[in-house]
Amino acid sequence: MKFATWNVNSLKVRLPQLLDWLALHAPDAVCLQETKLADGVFPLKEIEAAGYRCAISGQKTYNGVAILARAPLSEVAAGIPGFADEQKRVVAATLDGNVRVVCAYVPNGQAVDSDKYRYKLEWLAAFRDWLEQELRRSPRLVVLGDYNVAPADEDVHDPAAWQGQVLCSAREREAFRALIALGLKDSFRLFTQPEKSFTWWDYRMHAFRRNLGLRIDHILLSRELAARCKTCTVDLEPRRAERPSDHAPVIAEIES
DNA sequence: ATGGCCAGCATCGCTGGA
Repeated sequence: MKFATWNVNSLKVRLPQLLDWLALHAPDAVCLQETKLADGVFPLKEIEAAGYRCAISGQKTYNGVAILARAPLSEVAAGIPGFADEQKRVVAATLDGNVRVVCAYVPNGQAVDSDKYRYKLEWLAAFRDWLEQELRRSPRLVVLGDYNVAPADEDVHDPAAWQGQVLCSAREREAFRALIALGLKDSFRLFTQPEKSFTWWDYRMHAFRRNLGLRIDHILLSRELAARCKTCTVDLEPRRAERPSDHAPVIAEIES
């Protein structure tokens, strides 16, 4: 089974690239973030025509998440239970009655000590508590998304420049480690990887060409799935396209 | 020289992203 996550930064703009990418890679499931579309205008027909069912939780202009899967999706749920949030950042579904899939778009946080940063930390705490329950219910759990956290200095092109900044601050990394402490594995780090592997590059400064990036998009696996994970890679090709998203997809393959 | 980009809004300048 092939699972992927991709922050598309507007599904309206990126739909043609997504359809090409689905045809090329044929993932069993892909989680999208920043669709920026209300559910009523989600391109359901086009995606279904490509062979995918959808679980969506969207809003106009901001945020918005979706799970696309070849197999039937059941027990679809949006948001973090008990955490009141206008922002559409989470959708979960059970794939083929077998694997629980959580798609998340973690808040950016804007700047350390801002209101948005405090919201990010509260959000991550609620997310952790909910995932603890999900794990108890579903030992086969995969949590994919844009975490907006670079877990370690090796995930940052210039750790000195980013030291203490949003996406790299100690409290954000601590919140990420709290997810790992639930028994989730960062699938990318199960394997030897090229140095300077990133998933996001600023649109400015020719950052992609110079590989000035961060690794902030992750696929976390429960122990049971991690034991069967065969590969995890970043697909750089879509970032090279005309009018790319600023994020690249991450793909994990798990023995079924 | 501390900027440079991009998407959406209901636009011609702002917010938000990361």
